[in-house]
Amino acid sequence: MEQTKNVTSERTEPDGGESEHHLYSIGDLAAGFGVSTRAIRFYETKGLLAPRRVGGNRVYDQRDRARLNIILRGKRLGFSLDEVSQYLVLYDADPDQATQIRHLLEKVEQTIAGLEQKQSDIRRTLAELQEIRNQCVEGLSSRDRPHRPAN
Amino acid sequence: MEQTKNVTSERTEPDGGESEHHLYSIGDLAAGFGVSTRAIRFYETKGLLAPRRVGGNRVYDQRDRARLNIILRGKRLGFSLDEVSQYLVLYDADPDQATQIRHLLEKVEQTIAGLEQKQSDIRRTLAELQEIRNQCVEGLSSRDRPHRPAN
DNA sequence: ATCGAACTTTCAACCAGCTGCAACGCGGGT
DNA sequence: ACCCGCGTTGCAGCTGGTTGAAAGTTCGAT
Repeated sequence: MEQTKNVTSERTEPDGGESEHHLYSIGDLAAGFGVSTRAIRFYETKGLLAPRRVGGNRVYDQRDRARLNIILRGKRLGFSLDEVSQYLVLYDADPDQATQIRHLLEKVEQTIAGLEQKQSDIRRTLAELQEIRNQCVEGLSSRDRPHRPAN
Repeated sequence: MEQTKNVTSERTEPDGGESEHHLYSIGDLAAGFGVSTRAIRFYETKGLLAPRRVGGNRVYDQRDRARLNIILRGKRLGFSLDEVSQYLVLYDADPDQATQIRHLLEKVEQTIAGLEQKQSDIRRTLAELQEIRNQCVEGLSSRDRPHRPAN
């Protein structure tokens, strides 16, 4: 195992800036994030990840890790892989030299608005659930003290 | 059209308590919520809705409306129909005479915890997006004023 | 009576998101 | 030399969530 050990061979990329740091095999990543290697490869076929290859094998760096993190978070929030993909584009865009910063800004604003909608959905739902919880607690205490409901 | 007009025939249910109020045909509901009638029927086959029938036709009351609302909200939050179904059970449970209030309470707590996780995911994501937005704004203003980045 | 609109049902097809399998390569240990 | 474990690919198949189409009913208007 650990066939990606000495893969840090520093080839090309004379001063990538992030040449050192950590590198991961697909197995490492899968284990670390609790997803299947199949799933990770699947995300790659969908263009959400693009790890470098070392002799055919995928090798993931910090940036890839971060992206996978975002992918999984997006999924938890119920976004489709397509949506997550859009998201990653925003994430990657360089606001210094983006050709259409305004366009990017607009997209970002939209995404923020969508999330705020979700936030509000969640707040509403939490309120309902807390109400139910209160009634449960009420129900429990009135079982302990069957007559005379309160004080 | 409007074949469910005089459907309010008040049959059976001598004092349902909500006999008046509004009733809706499947078309009304679909239009009102912006979903297809097909989808609504589908949710019914999955046991998420159970409208009464008047001569074969589905007739939806306020409670059905409320349930559909919850279904759609759940979907926006990325829950599966199965999960939403569980949710509706919680919602309907009568905490006064529930046989296992504690069990219900436990489920509610779990659901709350899951939502709080989601809330935290959203907060994190919003923070990232706001950061990107700031950089966009920065990028725009430095285009206006190319040299001397800031006062 | 006939038409159209809106409803009904059932069954088949479709897309997304995986998942499993088959078949293979590579390197290391015994 | 062999197997093991990890990696690769492609393709088939699964579940979940819809959607479409076919074929029929019922109602109100013409």
